[in-house]
Formats: sequence, structure tokens, C-alpha cells
Amino acid sequence: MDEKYYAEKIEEKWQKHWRQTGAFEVEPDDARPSFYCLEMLPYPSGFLHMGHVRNYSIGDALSWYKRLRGFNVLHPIGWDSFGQPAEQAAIKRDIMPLEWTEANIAHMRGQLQRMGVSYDWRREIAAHRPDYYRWDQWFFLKMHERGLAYKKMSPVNWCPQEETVLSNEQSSGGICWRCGASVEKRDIAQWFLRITKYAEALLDDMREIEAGWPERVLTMQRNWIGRSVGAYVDFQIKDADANAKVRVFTTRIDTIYGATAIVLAPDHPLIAGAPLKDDVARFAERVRAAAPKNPGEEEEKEGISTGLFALNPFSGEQIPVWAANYVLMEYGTGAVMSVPAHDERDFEFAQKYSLPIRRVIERISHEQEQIAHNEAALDQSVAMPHAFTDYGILVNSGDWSGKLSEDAMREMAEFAREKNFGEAAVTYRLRDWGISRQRFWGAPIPIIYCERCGAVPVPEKDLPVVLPSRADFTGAGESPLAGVSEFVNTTCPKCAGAARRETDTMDTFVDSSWYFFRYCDPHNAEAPFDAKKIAYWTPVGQYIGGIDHAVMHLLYTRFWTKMMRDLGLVSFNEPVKKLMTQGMVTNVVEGTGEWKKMSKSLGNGVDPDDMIAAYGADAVRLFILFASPPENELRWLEAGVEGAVRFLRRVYNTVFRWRDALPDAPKSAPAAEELSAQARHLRHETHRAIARVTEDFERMHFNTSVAALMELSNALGDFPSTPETTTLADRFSVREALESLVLMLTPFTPHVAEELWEKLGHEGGILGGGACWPQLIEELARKDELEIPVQVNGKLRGRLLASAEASEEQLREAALADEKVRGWTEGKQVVKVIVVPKRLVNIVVR
RNA sequence: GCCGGUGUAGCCCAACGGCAGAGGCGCUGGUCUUAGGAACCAGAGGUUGAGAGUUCAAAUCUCUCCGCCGGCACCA
Repeated sequence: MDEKYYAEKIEEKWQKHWRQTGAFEVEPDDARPSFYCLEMLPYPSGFLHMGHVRNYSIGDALSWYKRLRGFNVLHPIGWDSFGQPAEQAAIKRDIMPLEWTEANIAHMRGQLQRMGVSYDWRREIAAHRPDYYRWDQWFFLKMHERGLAYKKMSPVNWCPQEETVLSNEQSSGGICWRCGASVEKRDIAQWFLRITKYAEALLDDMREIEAGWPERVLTMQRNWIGRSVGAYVDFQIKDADANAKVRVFTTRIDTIYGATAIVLAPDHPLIAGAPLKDDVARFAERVRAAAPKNPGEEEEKEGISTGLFALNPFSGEQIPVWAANYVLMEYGTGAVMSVPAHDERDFEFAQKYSLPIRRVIERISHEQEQIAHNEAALDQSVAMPHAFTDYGILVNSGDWSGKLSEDAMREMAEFAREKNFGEAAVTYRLRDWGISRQRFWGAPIPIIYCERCGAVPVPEKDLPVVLPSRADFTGAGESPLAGVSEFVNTTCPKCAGAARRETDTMDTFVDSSWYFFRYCDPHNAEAPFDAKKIAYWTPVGQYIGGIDHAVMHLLYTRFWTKMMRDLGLVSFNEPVKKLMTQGMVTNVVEGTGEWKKMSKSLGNGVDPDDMIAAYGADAVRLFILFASPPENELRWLEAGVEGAVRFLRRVYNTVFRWRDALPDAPKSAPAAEELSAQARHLRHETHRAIARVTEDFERMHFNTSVAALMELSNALGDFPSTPETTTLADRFSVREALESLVLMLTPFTPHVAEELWEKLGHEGGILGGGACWPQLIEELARKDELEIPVQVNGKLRGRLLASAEASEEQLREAALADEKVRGWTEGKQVVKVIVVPKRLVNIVVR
């Protein structure tokens, strides 16, 4: 053993040991409980950043802890290796996406290995390899069979100059990133997955994961799904045939007597038949061409009358049909009934275009706002200052007047259904998932277009549809894949005639929707995975990743699981039992003093390799876990890393100093009488630390675990005797403290823990030697003598020394008899004495 | 605007209704040193964002307000 702590040497040694012994390689084992610890797989950009290091440090700590607690731990990693940057590298630097991607993976794998993360590397997967993406294609075919994958027209960002499709990032600000031309929307046929079919289940099943997922992630998903309960109502178009109806969606059918217009989205199909259709078409064109609005900014409401009139099915009243920019074709039916008196947006619109305002809801409680109105007038345009949007009681609503909103909504929807002009309905903000990308570097969608047979799915036996190894990457024109004739030209699986392949590839969120199932059986050539292996490992016990994936990835993967369940592949509804969203890693931006997320553009990034080279992987990981709780922002402080090294050095020195004195210590615990007071105190500190660290691990409060380990280390430093003068019995307590400390450090700093464990006389490594988490002895963790604060009227006035077993009565007597306390109770009447055993006494006097 | 989170020492953060402080960073002083650094020892630092309520007792529970962070936002 070196006298000093040399991180680099120790880390190399143990990484080699782990590799050679396959320390983290696992297989299903029915005799042991499984634990699946998963971190979000990285995109192989080429370099690990601090956010990755934080993510994997958290996962690794938990994995080690669970192993030491006797779990069979699956801890895998892989690569989200399809996506745009590989194509951009091809355009810019003339390097093929495959080559670029594989080189990046090789480099990042090396970085992860130098971090010493305990992965089962045999299970590594990469989305861009045909043995992975063939199963993306297989799932697509299964969904296609069931009508869950379908094609429809949908807009893309289109650069008219380069005649190419752009991603949102490439068209930010409405301008093409390469040529600066203004970007247009263009409709093309694209593939969609029917996630909306699962909207209700995605909401309902949240019950199963509520306990293990952060509230805010579930809230974000709920907002995203946007369930809305209301009703459809059909309005007959006046002077047209009986089929000419406009269907609206409303959440407030109780306000229908206040409807003074129907408002359509500018691209609503009914406009084609309107008397003023040319004016409306010009208006719609202007709305479409309007500059893309800035987020957070509300556009001025604009509209135009269509010249049509509609009949209110409840009142029979005739109201005008308008088109306006604030009604969206994508939501509900693309048409609304405008009730200005009870909807802010309709109010604003009605005021601008002088539409009448009809008041039909009266407040029901004096706690609700009384809004000025003119009882005598039919139109409230002048009297009402703004809309009244609460529920209340119906007025001016024919036979329905006098009913409560809640009752009216239910009964009026039912009435509409009976009379066949509407029904109760639920709509969602959630749209189907568009997976088509007009790109090269993705999984090809396995469809063949035949002039005779139409769109034909590729037969399963012909999978995978493999990407060509080369293509021309210009960045302009159609997708590079479309230019590869040996890929595109094929024969129809049905009629064997000449046919063309689909050249769209899949969204990369497809790959990440099910990758963690593949880890369980990564080399299976017959199926995406084996059902028995899945049953042993999944669902995931703990998933760790950034909050940025709160909606898309985590919603898609929940959807995918439900789809797989319906295919009979898994037997549960939810793929992830517990989710932890880590905070971002920030650093000071030079010259501003502000803490911002590390990024290239701000120049405040810190290279993990540099830090590991300077301080060692153990110290970097320890600092990251110690500096703040995992969900919080982590402020990068190099002084903090230095502090971590200092701590490790202290522990190292303590082991070095004691190790020769320890082998002679008794193998089992000496009786308390044989130990000195200091040794008994040390045992107390040891077991207190075990209790705290264990509890904190269960809650993933790593920062406080580390603090407890530092306390234990301090207690060892305070131990008054030297190795030479300590009795054999006392040496037992030192060995116990050191071994506990080292074992509990393992999840944070596995390399140095292995090294110290070996120096404490254990062979074969921590896992190989069968070490396990230290066993808590509760009575040692308890303090036998306690200092009990005594309060008088809630103010601290004295302290008592009492045994932990002291009864309520004993504490009460002792408190009342205490001299200091009596100074405050003298001459007063004791009203009440509250005794909380082991904690405190409070005397209430008057 | 709506929803969620959060506010404790100069900073990161503990305290699961019971003494406001575990740990680290920084700062001040000391030991050591030619000096600095390192290491070790000691120490200072507070209206728990503000106000009200519940309670014997509130950082903790409830309400109102303020600040900050995040999500959604013409969603009918």
C-alpha cells in the first residue's frame, strides 16, 4: 500500500480488476431479487459532459448500494445513436454518419470506463445498428397491422430555396439555417402512431406511478394530454340542405343561449361553400403567412364574416358564422360557439367586431364577482366590463333558466343526444405521434409502394430494411435516402412488380421508447426480447435522467409499453416504477457572476476528462453527489472537488495508520465492559452512521449520506489512542468503524473503497469476496444518555441529563425540580406539563 | 393568466410538529513553516422571504402576499 492516496493508480487497478472478473455482469437468478437501475441513454455526440457524469454517478451509487444489499442488479448502458448531428457531420466534413457515430461511441465508452461506472458492458446496444432497429421496424409492422400506424397529410417546415424539409431547430425564427430564406409550411403525407387511442389510459395509469414519480412530471404530462370534458353541438346552416351543419365542441353547453356567433378556424372546410369565400380565403391566406408568433405573446384577434348563418338548436335563433385566427383547426372540431358574456376570448372578439353580448349565467354566491350589467337590455356590450366565466345559475335560457351550470351541462348534453344534434364528449390536446422524418440517419419505415397494390408492409421475414452504407449528403433537395437507387428500387412483396421503398425514417424517440427492454436480452435474433427475461428484470426499479424528457420521451415510452402489453409482450401497464429527475449542472459565466447551465456557447463548460485527470473519478463523483441533492441544480465548484479529495485522503491515511494493528483484534464483538468509553462511543458513532446512510439511500438523499460518512470519519480521527497503545478489544471498534466506512463509501467512490477494503485484509474484491452492506445494531445506534431540553412556555430554560428509558413521570419530576427551571416557575401556577420521552419537556405556567 | 416547485448563515445545503445547524465551501484567528501553500486546531456568522392562523410548541401544518425557477398558454 502506498503511503499516499494516488487516485489514478488505484482507479486503473480496479477498473482492470472489474473488467477481468466481469464484476458487473449479471443473469436472471430466481434465487435473488432483481433490481433494474436505468439511466437515460446518451446521444453519442462525441464527448461526455458534466450532466452525463451526474446522471451516471447517481445511477452507479444506487446500483452499488442495491448490490451490497443483496440484489441482483441490472445496470446497462447504450447509445441513442440515430439523429441529425451525424448527418450534419456528413454534410460539413464529408464523413459518413456510420463512421462518425462509431468513432464517437468508441471515445465516449472510454470516458465512461475511466469514470468507473459499473455497467454490464456485454449488454451495450446502439440504435443505429441493424440488429437493434430491425425491431423498431418489427414494432411498426405490428402497429400497422392493428391500425395503430397510419399515414396522413401533415405540415413540415419547408425551405423553398433548397427544396428541403427542415427540423424545428433548422428553421428557428422562420428562417432557413443554411440559406436564410423564409421557411414555409408544406403539407406532405407522413406516418403517425395512434397514441391518442391511449390518452385515457395514459392519464388513468398515473395512479400506479404517483408514489414513485415527481409530481411535476405527472403535471406536465397531464397538461400535455390536456383532457377536456364537454359536448359536441351541431348547428344547422341556414338556407342550406339538411346535411350542412357545423359541429362545435364546447365545455360550457350551459351558456349556449348566450351564443351570438359561430367562429370557424380559417382553414375550416365549411368555408369552401360560403358566400364570401373569396374574402375568407384571402383572410385565411394572410393568417397563414403571418410571421410566426413569439412564444408568450398573444396575437391580436382577427376575424371576418363568412356571410353564412347558423341556427342555435336550443333557441332556434339565427346567428352569424365568422372565421377567426384564434380558433385552431387542430383542436376540437375547428369550430366554436362564441359566448362573449362568459368567455374572455369571445368577449374580446365580440367587442372588436361589435357582436352582441348576451348574459345567460348569474352568479350564485356572494363570493363570486358581481359584474355590472343592464338588467333591462338584451345586449350587454356597453354595460359589461368583462366576461363572467364562473359556473352559476342559468338566466335568459328558456326552459333551462334557473338550473345550476353543473346540472345544465349534463342535462343539455343529454337533451342534444336525444334530439340527435349533439352529445357529451371528451377531447384531448394530445395529437397522434408523427414519426416520419425526411432524413437519412434513422430507422427506415418498412413500407413498399407499388402502383398496383398500394402501400404494402415489408414482410417480417425480410426485416431489417437496412440503410445503405453511402449516400450523397448535400443538405439540399430531398432526403439523401431518396437518392440511393439501390435502396429505393425494389419489388412489391405482393405482386413482385417493380416498386419503391418508403424513404422516410423514424423519429429517434421510437428507438428510446423501448431500448431498456432490449437490454434484458440484447442479442436475441428471434424476437425483440424473451418474455421470461423481461419478467425477471422489468419494470424498471429506478429511472434517472433529465427533466427535459418529462413529456415526450417519458410519455412515448409509457405509450409503447401499453402497446406491447396489448401485443401480449409484457404483463404490466407502466414501464418505470420510480423516476428521478436530476437537476442541471451550472457554472459561473465568466464576467457576469451568473450561474448558468454549462454549455459550449456560454463557454462555461467543464470537461469531465480534465477533472478526472486532476482529481480522480472518485473525487469528482463524490463531489457531484455531495454538493446538492440530485433533483437540485448543482453548482460546479472546483474548491468543492478539492474538498472531496481532502476527505478521501483523510480516510486513506486513517486506514494506512491502523491497518497493521487490526488483524489481531477479536473476530466477534467484545462485551461492552471490555471496551473503553471511547471505544463504546466509536461503536455508537459507527452504528448511527449506518442507520443514517441506509435511510438516506432509500430516499436517494446522497448529500446527507456523505455528510454522515464524513462525521464517522471525523469520529475516527477523534479516537484518542494510537494503534500501538490500543487494547485488542478496542481495536475491534476501530476495525468495525473503518470497515463500515469503507463499505458505505463504495457507492460513491468505488475505486478507493475497493483499494481500502483490500488493505483491511479482504481478498477478491468487494463483490467477489461477498462483502455486504454493514449490519445495523439498533441499540448501539441509540444514545444511552440523552440531553433533554426543558422549556417554560415554549422557551428553552434548562437541560436535563436522562437515560433513554426514563419514563414520562421521571422526566416531569426532574424538570420541575431543576434549579434553573424553578427560577422561571417560582411563584407561578403550573397549568400543564408536556413530556415527549427522549425529546423534551415543556412546562406551561400562568 | 393557469398549473407545479421553491425560499434556513456570505455560498451549497441539514433539520420527517419538539434545543434553528449535520456536512462541505468561503471567511477570521492559531499551531507548523524563512515565507506562502498544505495539514491540523479553534472561531465568528440568523427576524428560517413577509404577515396572519392552528398548537403547550411552527423552518415544518393552514391561509394571504412577495421573490425566484420550471411547465402550459387564444385548447373552446
